[in-house]
Amino acid sequence: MNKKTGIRAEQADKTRARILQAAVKVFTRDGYSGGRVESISHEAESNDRMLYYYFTSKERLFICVLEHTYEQFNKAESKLKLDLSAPLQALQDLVAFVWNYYVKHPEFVAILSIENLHKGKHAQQSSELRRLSGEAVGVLRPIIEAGQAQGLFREDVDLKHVYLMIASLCYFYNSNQHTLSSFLGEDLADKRQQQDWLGFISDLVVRGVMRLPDSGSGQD
Amino acid sequence: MNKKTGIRAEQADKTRARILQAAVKVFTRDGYSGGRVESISHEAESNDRMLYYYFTSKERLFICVLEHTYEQFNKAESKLKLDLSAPLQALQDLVAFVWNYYVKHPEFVAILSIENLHKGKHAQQSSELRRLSGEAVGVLRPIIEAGQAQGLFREDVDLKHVYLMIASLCYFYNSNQHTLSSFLGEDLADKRQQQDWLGFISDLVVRGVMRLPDSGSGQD
Amino acid sequence: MNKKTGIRAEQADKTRARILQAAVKVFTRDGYSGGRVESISHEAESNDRMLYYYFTSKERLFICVLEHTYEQFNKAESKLKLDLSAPLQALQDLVAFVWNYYVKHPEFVAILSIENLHKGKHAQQSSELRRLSGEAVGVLRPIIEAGQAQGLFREDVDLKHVYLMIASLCYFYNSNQHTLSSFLGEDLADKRQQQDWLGFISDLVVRGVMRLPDSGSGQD
Amino acid sequence: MNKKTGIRAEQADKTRARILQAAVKVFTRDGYSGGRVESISHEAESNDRMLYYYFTSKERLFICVLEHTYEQFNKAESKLKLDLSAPLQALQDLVAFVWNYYVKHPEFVAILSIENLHKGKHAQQSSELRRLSGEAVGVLRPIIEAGQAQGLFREDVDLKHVYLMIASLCYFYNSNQHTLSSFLGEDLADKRQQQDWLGFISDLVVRGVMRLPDSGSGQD
DNA sequence: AATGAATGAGGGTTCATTCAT
DNA sequence: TATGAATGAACCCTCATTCAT
Repeated sequence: MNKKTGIRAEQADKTRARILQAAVKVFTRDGYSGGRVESISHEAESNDRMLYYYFTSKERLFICVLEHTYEQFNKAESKLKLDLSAPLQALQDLVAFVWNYYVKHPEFVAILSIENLHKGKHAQQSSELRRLSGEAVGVLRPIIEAGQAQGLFREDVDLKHVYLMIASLCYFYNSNQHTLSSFLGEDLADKRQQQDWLGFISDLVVRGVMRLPDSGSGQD
Repeated sequence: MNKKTGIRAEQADKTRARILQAAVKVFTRDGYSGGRVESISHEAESNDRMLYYYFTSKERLFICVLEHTYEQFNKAESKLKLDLSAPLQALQDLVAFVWNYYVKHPEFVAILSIENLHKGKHAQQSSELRRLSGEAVGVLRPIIEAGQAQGLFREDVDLKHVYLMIASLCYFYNSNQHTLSSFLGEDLADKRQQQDWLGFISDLVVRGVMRLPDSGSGQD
Repeated sequence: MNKKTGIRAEQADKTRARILQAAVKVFTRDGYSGGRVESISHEAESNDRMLYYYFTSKERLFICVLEHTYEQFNKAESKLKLDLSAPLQALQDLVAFVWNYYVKHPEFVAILSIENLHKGKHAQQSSELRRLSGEAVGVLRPIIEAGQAQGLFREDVDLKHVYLMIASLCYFYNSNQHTLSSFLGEDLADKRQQQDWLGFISDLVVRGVMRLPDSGSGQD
Repeated sequence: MNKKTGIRAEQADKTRARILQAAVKVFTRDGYSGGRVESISHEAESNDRMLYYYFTSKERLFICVLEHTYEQFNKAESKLKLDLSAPLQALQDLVAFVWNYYVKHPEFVAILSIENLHKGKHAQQSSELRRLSGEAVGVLRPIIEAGQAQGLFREDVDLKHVYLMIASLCYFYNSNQHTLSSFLGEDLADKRQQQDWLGFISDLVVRGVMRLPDSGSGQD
């Protein structure tokens, strides 16, 4: 599919990819300011000059990292097969997916945190990213609508709130793991702890969207 | 009788405080690596040398910032007057407090995020911080216990989970405001949006801890 | 066939050499602590960064200076043509060579003095230097052995002592010239004074190694 | 003898002395540029300000160190009891004294080396030092004259050369001990090595000054 | 006599980036 | 495509020194 298919172009693509991969790793580990150009090129087994050749500047490289990271998430999410005929289960499957993705991809969490500490200044420069984030609630909407259609879910729930709820509960545990472990005196990286938390939030999300059998007065 | 009560020593305390304040501001704005020593001393209307005079190094200064930030939160929390005879209300008051604190103190959110990006390496160096974080769930425990005593709250709920739930829901919205606003296409900094979210999570937290009147079993 | 033979690489070698030369000059003039990196790079008509590019650190640069300085001495010494059939003359030629080298190369004397004030800590880090110093007495040994073979020199003389004797007498005059001139009330930098001293020590070294015709015992 | 004899003045003298002592130690260890004002005041269990109170500046303090160091040597030398009726023995006693003083007072050797690396610029500022160094050959002169009077010593020997010879042979071994040990592959700090060297130079000095029973032709 | 607080200049070093081949 | 050489600005930090009590 590449417009250049020569062996040299292939090599070039590999070099570019290696640098991008290295940048993800280094920015995740050291932050944006802390992430050294040299660390990246060294990690990529390339040299500084190549980084500029392919990415123009450190800032542009970070934007590519941001896009790349989000794209990977999108790709994974798009593979999700959700059974809309069972909205409750579908919702819990989505929660489990998001949770597991965050756990397995600390770089996703870190890069987003870094970008937010920078007040989203890089994201603003990327129309590609706006396209990628497209409709963040895209996967969620049909589930909620199906649940509402079946009378299981609240009618007054805001899609955006459901999205934020899920993201909050999955993200924070991972993003703030270190201070939380210290403050709570428990190791949140522990598999058991993670499993317990997933159980708790999976249940919580359901509680958050389902119609409460409010005491007697059927307000149907 | 302390000899360190002269007008000179007072001035010194002020200088120290000014530097600390400036450090909070600069680290919040620029991150740890990005936060320049000169920016801090300039912001404090002092000079680089004094920063080292009072705080030894940039790293130690950051640790002090961490301690200071957490201490301020503790102080505010300790002023909370909660009515334990109405556990449900008390819980919602706590949620509102935490939410409002995070909204009004973006530096608290930012400093914690920075520290987590550094894998908590500074927090580990501070026994003072371990003391301050002490029992993070300290305020929460009596509420939950009161709620359980009154038969309102689930018996199987984990205190730590309740703490994490509240923190997640209040923190993430603020910490990731910028990318979220971009991805959701809505300005999360908007007062109305914030109010709506507080309403949602306040309700959600209650749903999370209350006994579900599902299985018909006589709940009084 | 070496790819490092381009015009570019040549230029690089020159830059490196210029920095090294400048470092010799500056360290000689200002000592190790007193020798400023900026003075060196300025003297070399280069910039600070290149110094680190080629030498990693000030300390490593000093080690290179040490090696370079000693190497130059070795090179000069190896050009000496000594007639071993006339050991006495050869010894005096060696003394004259050492003396003249010290006089003409104050940087050699200074760098060694600096290194000794640092208790030889840089020399210890250089295996290259250990190799260069190799057998310091290498030139001296055949002379002594020839002298002894001819029955001119003492049998009981220690090679190391002869080496130290020559070095002491040549070095100290130059290394401590300034305080000595002040204390003795004479200008030791004066050509005539230098010539007189060379005469004295040249004779002294001979006296030091030759067999004393004291005890009447047939010295035939 | 002090013009102030109050208890406070005594205390002050002690503080001053402690700082001077500390300065000798620190300059010896770290050189002039490398010797930190703070290291000195800390070593003296005093504070920076006191150093300036008593010595005006780092440079002036070094000058005092120089004077003090030389004064101590003078004091020790003046205690020497030499028997001028046995000039040869007296000369060897003097050699032994100088050697032992250098061995036992590395600070004397170091301070002089430092000062020479600075081209004697501090010594030049001290008329006190000029007075102290007075006639450096003062102790030596009567010995040589006595030896000449007894017909034991050469008539053509230059007093200054004898002085330089002794100083060279005693100083260099100590001042350049570290590089020499490395280059010669022997530990010059070893007691036995030191003793051997003293034996060698003691003999050498005698050879240097005594009349040679030149081959037959009595030139008496 | 003694000392904490303050300072400006400059210390060695590293940064992201560009040049030239 | 790839890479060594070069740069200037800025980094964190320390220096000798002075101020004010």
